[in-house]
Amino acid sequence: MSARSGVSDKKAAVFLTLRQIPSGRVVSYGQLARLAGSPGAARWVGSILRQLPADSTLPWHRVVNSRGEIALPPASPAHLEQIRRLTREGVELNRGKIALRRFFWTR
DNA sequence: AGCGTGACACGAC
DNA sequence: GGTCGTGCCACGC
Repeated sequence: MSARSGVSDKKAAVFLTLRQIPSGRVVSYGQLARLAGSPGAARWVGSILRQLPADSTLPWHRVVNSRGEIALPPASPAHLEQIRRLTREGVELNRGKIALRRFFWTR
């Protein structure tokens, strides 16, 4: 926990990292976990995104699974919203998948 | 201090 | 290219 925020440092790192993902690109849960300093914690990343407040300014919609699929329950409001946001950024889904070249890579 | 849990990852078949 | 099993990490009870 960081003393004042009440948010763990690891979680804060995930938020900071996610905020740096540019529009038009996506990251997998595993990538995000690794980039944020918690390699292997992909599932955990999903759990914290799930708890994001509805008014969050974080680009949560840029996070998909390693196969380029939206992980949220199909046809759920959030799922549709994610597709809407991605589409608005020029990211399209073909048969439910986002092209691998859309992933954000560091190097 | 355990134990179950999950918007995952990945290798086998 | 599906489906299934196993591994993993941080979190909450």
